Amino acid sequence: MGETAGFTIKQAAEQTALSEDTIRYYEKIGLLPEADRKMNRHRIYHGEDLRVMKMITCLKKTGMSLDEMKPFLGLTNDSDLTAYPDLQQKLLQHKENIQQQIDSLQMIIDVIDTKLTSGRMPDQCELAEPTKKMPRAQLI
Amino acid sequence: MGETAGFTIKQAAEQTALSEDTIRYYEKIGLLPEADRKMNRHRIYHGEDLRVMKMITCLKKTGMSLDEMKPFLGLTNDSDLTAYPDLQQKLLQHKENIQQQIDSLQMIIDVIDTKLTSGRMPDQCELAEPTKKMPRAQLI
DNA sequence: TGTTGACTTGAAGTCGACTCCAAGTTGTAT
DNA sequence: ATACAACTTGGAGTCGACTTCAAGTCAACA
Repeated sequence: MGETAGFTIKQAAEQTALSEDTIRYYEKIGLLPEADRKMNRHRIYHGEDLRVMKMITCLKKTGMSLDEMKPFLGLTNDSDLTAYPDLQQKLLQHKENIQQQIDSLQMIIDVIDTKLTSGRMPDQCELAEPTKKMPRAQLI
Repeated sequence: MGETAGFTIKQAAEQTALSEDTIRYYEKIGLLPEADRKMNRHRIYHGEDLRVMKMITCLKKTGMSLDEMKPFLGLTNDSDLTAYPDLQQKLLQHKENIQQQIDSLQMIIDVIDTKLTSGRMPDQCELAEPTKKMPRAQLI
């Protein structure tokens, strides 16, 4: 039972900013592979597992959905994306979605500013419906 | 039964870009007042009702939650906000939330760009967790 | 021996904002 | 008479990403 044997789910949770429940949930929905078990059926995690979890944590912060991030989880942090043109394309697309989101939010700011300064709220509020799934994040 | 008698829920839905179900739902949760009824118990709407619904449609597009928009629904489109300092303050706060959202999304763009151009995904992905409720909208 | 404490499981509950459904009523057209 | 459309109601279902719960297992410690 030395320190080299791996990490408990609690330790994994601490290191990855996920909760234990969330880790089990990710395993259940197939985002994480089935974890190795100790003799007592407790899950045990190794460095590679933590790397994937940290990648999830990071991609989640970029507003990517759990489904969308599945293809990326095989990559190491500094693996060369140009070797995977499809992933590169997906990431570029994700970036463009976010850029569109920024543009749209800027339009909203303009509408609000118009109301705040000129007192006028446009009759036809020329903004589109919110899309079903857009990233949400916040400054640290 | 002339054209001056008001609007059916279907007509209201058409004019406000809400669905009939949504209008009934808004009434149920108290976002809209209880509608007048015709003799046959059908809801009937007047100009003022449509104005409120359009205001909802507009505020929704700015990412405001149904709860948050309740205080604003008494205002006409061009009523002077400076007469209502609390509402002005709320709207300013809403705007600042959106601005923070933009800043945060810009950070995400930067992280993704770093990966796309230098191939490096930061170990510590220095972005905060998504907040529970942030606006989502899209360009028209 | 008994009681923690860490872990296990499957299932149910949460959030907001709808959306859909089935059954019923009313008014009009054929 | 009868079909049909438009509306009514209460209630259930949906979405994603968890969170919470109850009940069980297992090893270590007093």
